[in-house]
Formats: sequence, structure tokens, C-alpha cells
Amino acid sequence: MPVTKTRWKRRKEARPQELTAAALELFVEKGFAATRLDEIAARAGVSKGTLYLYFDSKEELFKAVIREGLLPLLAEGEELMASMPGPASELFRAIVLRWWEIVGEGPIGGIPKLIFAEARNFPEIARFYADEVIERGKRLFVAVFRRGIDSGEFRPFDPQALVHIVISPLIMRVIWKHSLDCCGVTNVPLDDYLREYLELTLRGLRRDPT
Amino acid sequence: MPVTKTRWKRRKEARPQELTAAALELFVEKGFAATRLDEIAARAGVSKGTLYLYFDSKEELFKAVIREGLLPLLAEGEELMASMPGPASELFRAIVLRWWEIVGEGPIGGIPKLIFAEARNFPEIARFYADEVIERGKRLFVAVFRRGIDSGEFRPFDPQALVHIVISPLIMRVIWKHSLDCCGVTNVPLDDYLREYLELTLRGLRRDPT
DNA sequence: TATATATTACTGACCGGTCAGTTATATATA
DNA sequence: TATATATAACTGACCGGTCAGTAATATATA
Repeated sequence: MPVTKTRWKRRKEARPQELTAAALELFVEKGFAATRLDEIAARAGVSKGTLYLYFDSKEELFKAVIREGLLPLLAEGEELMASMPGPASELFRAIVLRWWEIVGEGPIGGIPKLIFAEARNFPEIARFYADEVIERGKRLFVAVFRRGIDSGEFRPFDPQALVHIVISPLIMRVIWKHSLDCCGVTNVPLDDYLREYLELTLRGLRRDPT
Repeated sequence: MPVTKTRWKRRKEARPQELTAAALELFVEKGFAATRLDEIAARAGVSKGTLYLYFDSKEELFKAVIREGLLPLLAEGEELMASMPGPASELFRAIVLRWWEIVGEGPIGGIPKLIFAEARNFPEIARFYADEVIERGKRLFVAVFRRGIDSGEFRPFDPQALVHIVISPLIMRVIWKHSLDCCGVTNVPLDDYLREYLELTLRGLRRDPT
């Protein structure tokens, strides 16, 4: 039985997903500007020309990576909110832990660092991310806070003013993981971090410090 | 009176500081990799060759920027700690506000974003920053926490575990300022942010929620 | 079923432009 | 005038995007 000697196959359906997967890995490893399209194509097992059959430009490729990796997670968070009628602190805890499972542990967690890193040089990407991801994520947390304030579980505060502050330690941890961690600069163990974070934050939010 | 027609002056003493100042501005605007040495030299009013008379490489230039901009501030924080014997929460507040005056408002505030952004591509820079700045800053905050715990003002907790969490909102705010803010993606007003941050954090740290 | 023809997914060399670092040369100053 | 200081032309490597051509596959025809 002779080995089939084809140099390549036609796989129109599978290519885009394979390309965005390779692109995600490399963008996270090296950043947007520093990643070469040749390398993305090579990792996906095609040539650079092929990449341009499926995506108009480097920026469009990046947007596709975001859409594929983060929008489903946001939808999941919104569903979680709708399906958990209990105390706001439990909902908050659930969303945070689920978020960490996907963003904290998976490769998509490299995206926030990349956005902050490259926003100024690629403002169109920044706007896209702000509109599609950040705004929507903030709305979710604000809704959680409102529920807690309305029920008297949380002290009265301005949810808009606290969103950034409250989620900062999560974003910072995932940024750290994909930057200084990679250079051997260590951080506190994850379990301790999340436990202490939830403790500190909920103590700060609650009306009565149970 | 004829216009002095000298094409350039010898200014051995002044050059280094002028070059690091120009470099800081441009590194913050564009990032480390994306900043061209030609442009730094031009902004400092010299040629690129001149730059190489004072700094061995782009990385050495960057280290000089860090040393000049951040090490004095760390020393100041340590002095503040020694000179304020009162409650830990007041000391914490004073250090945070002073930090924001310099890092939050000045151009040096662009450095943290830059470090996280480029750490993976320039690990030597990351190590330098981790050793010279991050470690020393953490030691300062840990000392403040210890004072509060020992005096009974703060609840008992592991200072090491909480440093990252507590300072995250400050770092995130300064990262945001130098990335998404520049693309028109706004944030809560600064005064509100700092007030709510101190309120939330001190509520989370204190033994009694006064 | 076998072969000719048409279609299209894919390749890889190439181009214009960029930039860190080098070096040959010019000039200000002691 | 000697030389430290500064310039600017130069090198070589790199990279996003293009496109003429090639090879795999679909379809028509006998």
C-alpha cells in the first residue's frame, strides 16, 4: 500500500478555526505586533497566502480570535445570573470562579494583557474590545451589585464606581500570569489568592461583616 | 549680530538626562519594541549615533529610565513609613496618595503597563524591574500591613497573600490610563475611584468596620 | 468506469518599507 | 592642533501584504 503523497489537502471548513487557534497561541506568547503572520500560518500547517484567503488583515484575524474565545463566555455569565436567584455574594462567587476556570486557566486569558499592551498602537482593536467585551462584562457585574444592594445584603454604594476596583485583582492576576510569571517572577499560590480576594472584597461590599 | 551658526554643542553632562527624558515619553507613548531610537534621539535634539555614545543598547537605555524615575520614589515611600508613627490606615492612605501624585499623574506612570506588556519578549527587562521595583514596593506594603495587624487595627491576615490583591486596583488604574483611556474608553473619575478604593480596601482590612 | 476539462484551495517568492546597530567623517573645544 | 563629541550615511535582518502559478478536487463526457 503506497503512502499517499499529497503535499496538502483542501480543508475549507477546518482552516478558519485552526488559524484562529494558532493565532491565539502566538498572540498570547508574543503580543499582536510581534507575532509574524508567517508563523501563525506555519503553526496552522498552511502558508501565509492561505491565511489571507480567510482573513482580510492581521487585525481582522485578531477580532475573530476575540469573538470566538470571549463572547460565548460572556453569554454564559449572563445565563448564570438569570439562573441563580439566591444571594448576590453567592452569585458573585460563582461568576468569579467560572471566569477563572476559562480565562484564568486557558490560553484566552492572555487576551487582556494583550489588549492593554497594544491598545495605544492599535486603537481600532481597543475600541472593538471595549465595546464587545468590557462594556458587556461591566454590565454583568453592575447587575450583580444592584441585586445585592436592593436586597440589603450589600451596603449602599455606586455600582458603576466600584466595578473597576472590584475586578482589578482578577484582571491583574491574569495579566501577571501571562507576563511576569513567564519570566520566573512568582506570585502567591492561586487558591490562596482567590480565597483572600473573595474574603477581602465581600467584607468590603457587605453591610454587615459576617 | 550674526546668528550663531554652530551645528551642535558638546554637552556631555546634560545629554544623558535629556535622552532618558525623551526615551521615557516615547516608551510610554508607543511601548518598548515599537519605539524607534531615531525618534528618541530626534526628540532629545541629537542624532542616533550620539545616543550610542551614552547607552550601550536600547535595553540599557530603558533600565536607566527606570532607575531615574522610580527608585527615588521608593526611597521616599520608605522614609514616609519611618516618619509616620500613627495608625497603619493613615500611613497606607498617605503612601497611596503620594504614589498617585507621582506615578498616577506623571509620565512615569506609563512604566507598569510597559513592563507587563513587554515582559515576555524582553525577560531581562522584566527581571530587572521585578528585582529593583516590585520586590521593594511589596516589602513596603507588607511592612505597613504588619504594623496594622500587630497593633490590632487590622484583622489577622497573611500580608504576603494580600499585597498583590490590595494594590491591584491602583496598578490597573494606571495601566488603564495609559492604554484604553488613550483610545477614548473612559473610566470613573479619579477622585471617586480613589475614595471608593480606600473605603473598600480599609473596610476589608480592618478588624472593626468603623 | 475512465479520462478530459474546469474550478479553486493553496503555495512561496517577492516587494516596499522599517529599524537596531555600525562606521566613516566632520566639528567644537581645550 | 589634538581629540572628544557629534553626525549621517550605511548595513543587514525583518515583516505585512500581494500575486502568478500549482496542485488537489469536482464535474462533464464517452
